[in-house]
Amino acid sequence: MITSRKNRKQELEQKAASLFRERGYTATSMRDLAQHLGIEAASLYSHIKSKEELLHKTCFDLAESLFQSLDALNTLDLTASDMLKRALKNHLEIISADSDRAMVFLHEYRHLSEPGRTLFLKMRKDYEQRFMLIIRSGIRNGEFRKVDEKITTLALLSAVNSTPVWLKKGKDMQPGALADLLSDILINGISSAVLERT
Amino acid sequence: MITSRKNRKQELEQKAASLFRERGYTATSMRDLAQHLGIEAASLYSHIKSKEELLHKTCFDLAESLFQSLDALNTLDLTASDMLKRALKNHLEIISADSDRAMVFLHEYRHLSEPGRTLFLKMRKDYEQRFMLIIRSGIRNGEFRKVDEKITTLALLSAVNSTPVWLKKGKDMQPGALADLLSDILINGISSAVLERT
DNA sequence: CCTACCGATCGGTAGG
DNA sequence: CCTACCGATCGGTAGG
Repeated sequence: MITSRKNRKQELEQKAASLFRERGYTATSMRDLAQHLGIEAASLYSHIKSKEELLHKTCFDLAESLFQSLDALNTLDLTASDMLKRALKNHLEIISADSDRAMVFLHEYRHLSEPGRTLFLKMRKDYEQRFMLIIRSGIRNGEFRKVDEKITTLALLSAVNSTPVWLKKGKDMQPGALADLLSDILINGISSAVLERT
Repeated sequence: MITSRKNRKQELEQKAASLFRERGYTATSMRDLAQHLGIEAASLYSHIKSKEELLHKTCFDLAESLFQSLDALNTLDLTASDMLKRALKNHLEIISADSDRAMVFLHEYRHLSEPGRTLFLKMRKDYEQRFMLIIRSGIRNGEFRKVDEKITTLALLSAVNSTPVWLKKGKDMQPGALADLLSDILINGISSAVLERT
């Protein structure tokens, strides 16, 4: 049956992401993966071509999701501040929805062989650039102070991308609420002082 | 000669950190490492007991440096804001001074075998806790708003710890200046608006 | 620091 | 999805 084949392959990809996240891509053997699925290692190859195919698919599927959610915001006419909040919320929702895949995307991509690895890094840079442009527009229209665009962007994304590490599954807060909280800290800071600003 | 032996071992540790950072611990073979040093793989074992010893030493040496720099601040009587800035600056200086080791400390520790891994995680948690207490004291004495202590701490440390990834060696800015910049963004935010705060 | 070598494990294939 | 198997490579040791 077509559906059962699809489900089996999805199950395989999900379990692979889980193991790649937990032990790292290199330290996960195809025998580990097969054992977790209750089959022999050789049987994996009736579903996939290679171990790297699993890594490749995870990395590029997630990249596509992130770009699509960002594209969807382009039609909206928002302030830089609101745009940043929305982009952040989308980003956080995507990486929270499947944190195993997100962690593989974030940390295991470097085991991609060429030319995949270079392409991946190019896409990631483009994505960061899109965030940077939001911050830049906010600085230009006066919403934001003249902070360093690059450093602010990368610091922000790093903080957001680390949430799967310290956010317990199910517990803690919803991605939307967490995005609001992180946006608030970034935009307003943690100081209670009322400052004179330009 | 004692000194040349010491130098050789340090060279070995340095090169190992560099390779572990670049390819990951698991994907780095002892033959890779030996080749970069111009010797045979078997010869490595006259300097070290095992591959993991290299990982272990890197992780725990760096942890000790971080704790020591934090302890040195305890004798000072500072506001929470200044304490946070100082702690951040020390942290950033340590991880910037040897970014290869820092990246191994940050991302490869999970390949430590037990009980090392558990001990390491306990130390890291203690360290994060120390930062959290600084933020908490700032909230209690009114310097900071009532932000979520845990999330603020982890977001901050994640941002800081990601700097070796995007900070080009030699180029860009000094760790001290970068620490000031990140502290400023965290404490004051990026908004240009003058807000009423409590 | 070297040569010679070990058992274990790796990703993957052949053929059913 | 299985049995049977392959060449390559792994961390590490013996003995010098």
